[in-house]
Amino acid sequence: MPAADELELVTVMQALSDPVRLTIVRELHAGGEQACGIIPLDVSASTRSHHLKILREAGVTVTRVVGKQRLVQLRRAELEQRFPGLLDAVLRSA
Amino acid sequence: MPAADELELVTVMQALSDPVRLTIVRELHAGGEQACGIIPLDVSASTRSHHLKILREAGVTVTRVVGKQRLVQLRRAELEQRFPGLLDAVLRSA
DNA sequence: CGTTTATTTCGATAATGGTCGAAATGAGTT
DNA sequence: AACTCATTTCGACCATTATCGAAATAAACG
Repeated sequence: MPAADELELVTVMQALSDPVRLTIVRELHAGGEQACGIIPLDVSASTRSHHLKILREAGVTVTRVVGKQRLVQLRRAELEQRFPGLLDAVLRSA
Repeated sequence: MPAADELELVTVMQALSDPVRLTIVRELHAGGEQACGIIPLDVSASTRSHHLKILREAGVTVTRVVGKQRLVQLRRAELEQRFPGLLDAVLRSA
């Protein structure tokens, strides 16, 4: 997971440029931290995992392990610090 | 060229998710309307044209023909109307 | 300890996308 | 009309990416 000051605009933009991942981001925005699996997506488990990895490695989300499941969350503060207004603009338009 | 209310978030995000295209957008922001060819880019003419097409078809830019050359411009107002704050956030971070 | 549950990793496949050079277009110029 | 200049289109190529199913991992639970 990249540090807050290591987030790259191109990488973040790429991460936010896919319909499945935009759904994930919207869902995390609406529902806060939640398990990977409960986000409603029309893709297989492995594809879901793939998209979550892209978001995580771009620095858009953080994952923590809690028992059997992994809770995913938006990195709101870091994103806002590094790219002010970007996430809000995307969420507002999504 | 898509109408202002037909702009799609995913398409616009994809258009803004490439280093060459981000350079173009930054350059158009800094220098206003200008000919395709004078934007400094380390790619061939055909690749340049390709990227400008992606931006145009996503609705990020408009092109008009003036004599031998084509002047490109950001669609600031339409983007702001449809995706408030998005372009500014990208430009601020770029 | 074997089983279930949640998620990831692997390997393969198919689609998309960036890049180029060569040829085409199209407006100005001579 | 021939020529130049700015840009686009075409065709090809290679890299990246989205997708899946199957196998691996890892924690909880019986």
